[in-house]
Amino acid sequence: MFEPTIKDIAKICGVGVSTVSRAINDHPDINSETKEKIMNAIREYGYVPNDSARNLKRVDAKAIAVLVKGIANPFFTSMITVIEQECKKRHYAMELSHIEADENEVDVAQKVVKEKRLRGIIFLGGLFSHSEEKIKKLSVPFVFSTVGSIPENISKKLYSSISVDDRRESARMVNYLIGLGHTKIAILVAEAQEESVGKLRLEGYCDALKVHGIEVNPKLICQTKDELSHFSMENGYLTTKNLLERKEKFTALYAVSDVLAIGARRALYEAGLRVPEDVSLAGYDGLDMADYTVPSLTTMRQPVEEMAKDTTRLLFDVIAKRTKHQHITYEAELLIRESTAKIPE
Amino acid sequence: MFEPTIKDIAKICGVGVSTVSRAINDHPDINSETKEKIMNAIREYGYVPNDSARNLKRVDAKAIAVLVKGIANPFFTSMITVIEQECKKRHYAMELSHIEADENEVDVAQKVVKEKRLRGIIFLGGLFSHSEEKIKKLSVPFVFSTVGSIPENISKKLYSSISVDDRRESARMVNYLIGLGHTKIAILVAEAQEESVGKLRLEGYCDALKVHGIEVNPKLICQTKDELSHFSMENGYLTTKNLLERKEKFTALYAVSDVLAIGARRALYEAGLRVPEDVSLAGYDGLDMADYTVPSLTTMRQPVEEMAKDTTRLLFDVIAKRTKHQHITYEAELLIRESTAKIPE
DNA sequence: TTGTACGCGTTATCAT
DNA sequence: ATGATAACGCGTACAA
Repeated sequence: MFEPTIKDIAKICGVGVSTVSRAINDHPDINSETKEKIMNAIREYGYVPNDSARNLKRVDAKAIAVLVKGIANPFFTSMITVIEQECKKRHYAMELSHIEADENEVDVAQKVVKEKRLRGIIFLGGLFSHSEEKIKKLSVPFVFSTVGSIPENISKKLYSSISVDDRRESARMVNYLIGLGHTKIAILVAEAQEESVGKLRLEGYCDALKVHGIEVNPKLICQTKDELSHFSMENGYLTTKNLLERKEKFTALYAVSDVLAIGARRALYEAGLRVPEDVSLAGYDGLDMADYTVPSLTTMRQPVEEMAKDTTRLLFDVIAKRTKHQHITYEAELLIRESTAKIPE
Repeated sequence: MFEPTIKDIAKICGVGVSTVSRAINDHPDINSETKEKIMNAIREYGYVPNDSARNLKRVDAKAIAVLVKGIANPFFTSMITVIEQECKKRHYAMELSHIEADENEVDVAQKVVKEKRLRGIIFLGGLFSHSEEKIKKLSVPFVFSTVGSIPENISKKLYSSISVDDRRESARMVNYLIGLGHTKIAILVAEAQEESVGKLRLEGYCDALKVHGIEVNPKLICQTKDELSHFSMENGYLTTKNLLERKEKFTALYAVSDVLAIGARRALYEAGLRVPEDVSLAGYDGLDMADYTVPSLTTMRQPVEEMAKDTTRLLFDVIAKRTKHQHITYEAELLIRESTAKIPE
């Protein structure tokens, strides 16, 4: 299989390589006839420029990277879709990279920046526990989007961030449940030990209980299993089963993600418990899915579309040096649906 | 921000560039002390090799690409996860690329092959309607995994494929429904006009009805809306609502994907119809999700894990020239769960 | 065991 | 408007 290079095309057309290069890259100073001749040869011989060679020379690659930790989470899939559209509008390419649970996102970022000559990075999900030293090594602007808590020791001038105040919004959800009369509220929490959204949402849960003078019962705090993917229905199902087997009494169950809640709902059903008549069930995230379950799920909706758009906007603003790094926090929206109800007298 | 190159590291360590190169690439002929000294400097100065430059030189890039059409489909997300693990086992990198609905996957593939010097390609989803000419331009082996029907005009020696016989398995599902006594069976179908899995599953539906002497009622064939993502709950929901408004009578509803079925279930619920007492509901794909809904969903399970593993194995076999191209067809598994029941007398 | 020098395919600079 | 040529950062044959 013959793979022509720019030189071959130049030879075929009887022109210099620079002329071919000009044709490919839409440079203004080129005769339109020459250009057409070249483009025809390119089509005929199936020439495709080698991006590796390009990136070696070029400074501005009109591309950004999105680094996702946990692509199985449908919440991220929605974000990615929107980010992709936004990049396209700006005629930028988007490189999507999946980061393994045991990989360090900043190391991967460094590699990707070198490899492609891209202009910026979006980190989606994962934890934020990186040294300022490493962060500084990243030579392009970056945005942390919907990661866990951001430590105080890193200068906020180094990056942008997009997030929901997980602790506060989580407390709001629990407040709502308490307002319905619930006091025995179980919580399904993922990755509670790490600096994750899970931990923050658990803190919000405790906050709300304390404010109302309800003692936190550790037996009602159910941690998802580490062996399984943390944000999966299966994990929600099994963890809830476990809770039910322990016979600890509760009238409401709050899962820190919709995916977990859906698994939990199945476990409740199999135990013969009705939702919401016997147990109120609440989730978090506001996935599309949560609106189609039966009963539909009460949840905290994170404004995905808006967050994804702002994530992209922030990054491009910094790339274009229009603005300094910014930090935006969103309000979540409490969606009251069919899965929660007043506690029976 | 100082970005050291291999030359800088060589200078710092007082050695030649080739020695550094040997250290990075684990070459045998290098003094272990020298190597350690170099590795320390690399860590200290945060040196990351430029992959563009590497790929320019290297012939064997130990990497493959996965090109997905429709990453929002949870079925593909599962496949990707498994493929990723399989690649890791073989110490190969996996490049994940999302293909837009309007892009030609073979063009994208050509670009990606040039860009990275990768050894093979996996096409996930999408349609297969490419000219043999274009296909031949691809200089590396490739596997079509779970795409729609494959036209006869392309030599099977050019590629491998992994698929389920969508038409046959779809007929099996409808047979099962007929066996329960259903004759008025509505179908929810996506992309029926194209050479897609949707079309094949619709054909299977018609096959089964005809075998049993049941006339195909065009009014019970519901096409999802083109404006929305074809495989989404929303589309399943709205299309079913539309069906219900038309007052066409049916006792079973078969959706060509679980995602559509879940949307449909909600529409049925809102119309006051019970599943399975009033309407039997069936899906296709065998997503994890389908096992956690209430009622759990009867579906055709595609053996995701096995298919993903074989996809990878086939590709690597051809890359290693161990085998010729192969074509594997899997059986799906009919999972009978709570959403289907005998038609009431 | 180690270093020098060349070339991979492209773009940018400088002549022409 | 066009062509020759020097980089870009790396791997490797070959020399030492």
